Amino acid sequence: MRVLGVSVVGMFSKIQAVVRKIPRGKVATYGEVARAAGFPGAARQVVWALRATNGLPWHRVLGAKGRIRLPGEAGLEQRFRLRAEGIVFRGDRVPLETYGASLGRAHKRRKPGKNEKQKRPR
DNA sequence: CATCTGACACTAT
DNA sequence: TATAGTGCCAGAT
Repeated sequence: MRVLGVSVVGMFSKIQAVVRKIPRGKVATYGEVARAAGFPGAARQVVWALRATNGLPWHRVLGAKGRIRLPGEAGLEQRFRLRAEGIVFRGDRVPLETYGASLGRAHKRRKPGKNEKQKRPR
């Protein structure tokens, strides 16, 4: 996957760009970042990007509902960093309604899982 | 090419 | 609210 060469680009750089524009004191979820980057449903790739890249405000990225998905001490550290930016936790989660960064979502739509019942037209 | 893995999301129960 | 099952995508083996 080259570095500075080719590849690696595409998804990752966009994801990185989105993460970078999360303002201090605000947060976003993996899914939101993925959507904003133009890859709905690629929340996992957001994780990849965060792990593979240095210098990103990784602590501002949370799981759905604003819950920290990082296990162990890393999770505590994330919580600590967020708190240092003025973010107040409500129990084990962050109220996204208050701290959710407004990332302009790219227009794309994710295919519904078959688990999801599609409401059919009547 | 087949399988597995991951700091996930979403729906149904 | 918690748990279980499924979908997603890219990379590693």
